[in-house]
Parts: sequence; structure tokens; C-alpha cells
Amino acid sequence: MEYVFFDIECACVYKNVAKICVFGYCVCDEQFHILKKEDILINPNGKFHLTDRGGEGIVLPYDYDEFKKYPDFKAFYPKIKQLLEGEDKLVFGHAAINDVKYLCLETRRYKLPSFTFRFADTQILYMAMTETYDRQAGLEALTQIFEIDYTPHCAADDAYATMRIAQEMCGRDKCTLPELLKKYSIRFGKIENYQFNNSSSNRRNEYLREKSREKRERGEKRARFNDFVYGYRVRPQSQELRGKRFSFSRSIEEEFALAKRLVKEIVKRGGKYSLKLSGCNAFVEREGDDSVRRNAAYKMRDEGKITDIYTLGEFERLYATQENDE
DNA sequence: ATTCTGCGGGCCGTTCTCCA
DNA sequence: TGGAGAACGGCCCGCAGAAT
Repeated sequence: MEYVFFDIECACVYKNVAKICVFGYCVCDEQFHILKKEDILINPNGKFHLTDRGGEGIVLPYDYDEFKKYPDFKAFYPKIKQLLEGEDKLVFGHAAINDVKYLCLETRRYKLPSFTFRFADTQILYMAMTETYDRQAGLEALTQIFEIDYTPHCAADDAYATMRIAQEMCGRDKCTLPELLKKYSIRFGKIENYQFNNSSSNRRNEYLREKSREKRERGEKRARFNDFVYGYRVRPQSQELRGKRFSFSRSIEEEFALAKRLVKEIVKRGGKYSLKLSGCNAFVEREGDDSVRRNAAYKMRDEGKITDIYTLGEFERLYATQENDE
């Protein structure tokens, strides 16, 4: 069994065209002994557009004029196909779905048959291992974590770094790469017939499901509170809070019973409640709150737009009716 | 009969971080 | 250029049934 790690650099990437200029790969055996490591330089048949965007972008560690001397993608297609589709090998990449997409686009551009192979994504694997699903781990970040030397955006070196990261992950869990994939329930991505889908992990899928459930529930809570606020139109009993427009920190809003009770107290005294912080002149924060909304409220106080900020405790002491709450 | 309330849904945006 | 995700933020409507 051989492992093939690959990475691709493009001269330009647009919506429906990505012109590949380097196909870098690193083939190793099951003990991560490197069998072959190579950069295939390819004439992209197009200009380089990687740094046009406001000074940002990437600079490839190659002399761009060099590329014109090499054959184009069509010429290298059989070799790349053999590398990725050959028998008895596993294909890996860091955020491989991007590279797979570029391969797909180039086969279309040059009217070549679609690639057909399976691949696993080491970035997904890392996320599953470390259970950090809330942000992607960049290749550079991972090389720092595992102390791997490499030249960024040098395709063969990126492929090598990807391999070393896989090796380190195996070392950490003291198992082989296929065992690691199994352990973290990594499913292979696949390209076939110009259609491709990503490598995935069960844990990440579970996480995503959980997140979407939480998001839905938060949304439901907010919606309930929103609707209550919009629909609550009782006549005030006093003018104590006349001209005051309150907003609460999010965590208070999400505690429906509490938020509802407080809004009733405000309205009873002639005040108003708004979900929108801008336009308010009073704010109630939860002790120890460090949310975006709370910080925005403090900023508004500095600007003189908000005059009163209460903690929940202060507000309760001032306005909450002990008896006859409901 | 009118008002209040609960519950169901929907829409939009910004900013950040990945990838070449 | 130009996607894909993710976190976070703001805004509204319609309807039915309960409450008064």
C-alpha cells in the first residue's frame, strides 16, 4: 500500500476556471518512507492572477516565466491520472476538495475524461482528532504545531508537509494511517464523472448537526421573545421610565421567562423595549457578560448615546416587583 | 368583541478564516 | 477572483386560540 499526498498551485482561480501550474506530490510507504517527491511544473496557458486583490494574495516560489517552457495539463494528464488512480494506494490532501475541484475544472477545460478516485482530507482528520470544528486548521498552522519545516506554496513541499502531519498524527495515536481514518470515522471523498464530494468525518457531521440544532433553538427562543415584545402593548401605569428605551444582553433575552418579566416592568412604567441596541438609551447586562452586544452598549455609553447601564441585579432591585409577578 | 399571547415561519447583513 | 463555512447581529409577519 502506498500513500499519495498531493497539492496543487494555480496560476489563477476563477469561478469556472482554475489554471493549474504545479502538481506537487509525495509518495510514501506505510511507514512514511518517501518513495518519490516531485513538483510537476505545468504550462497553465494563461496569466498569473494571484495578487490582484488589494495587495493580498499569494506569491508562488517559482519564476513565472519558467512555466511557459513546460508542457500543458493535457500532456501531464496521464501521469497525474496514474498517480491518483493507480492500484493499491490511498490519496490524501490538505483541504483536498479544493485541489480536486481544480483537477476537475482542468479536465473540463482540456476536454479530458474525468478523474475517478477517492481521497481523504488530512485537515478534516485533524479537526476530528482534536475536536476543533469551529475553525479550519491551516496547513501553516499545523506545520507549526507539529514543528515541520517546509516552504509554503511550494506544491511538493506542501504535499510533504501534509504527509508529515499525517505521520505525526499517527504517532500521536500510535497507529497506522488507515487505522487513524477508521478510528475517527473519516469517510473518503470521491470524484467521478466530473462530480465530486468531500471527505468527511462522523464526529464533524455530528458536531454540525448539533450546532444547527442549537442554532435553531436559539432562533426559536429569540423569535418567541421578539414576538412577545412586538405584541406586548399594555397601557403603562406610571411614567417613571418615560423616554427610556431599553435593550438587554442576549443571554437575558434568551431566558424567556426572565426577559418577559423585565419587559413587563419596563412597559408598566412607561418605558420601551427594543431588540435593536442602536436607538436605545438604557441597557441591562448580565454580570460577567462579555458579549458583543454588551461591549457595543459600553461603547455607546462612551459616545453618550446610552445613559444608563444596569447589571441584572441592580435592575431587579430597582424595578422588579417581588409580589404579584405574574 | 377585542386584545393578548404563543408558536410557527421568514428575511437580511457583517466579519472572519480557510483554499489557489 | 471567488468560493465555502461559521459566528454573530438585526428585523418582521401571520395565524389561532386564550384571556379579558
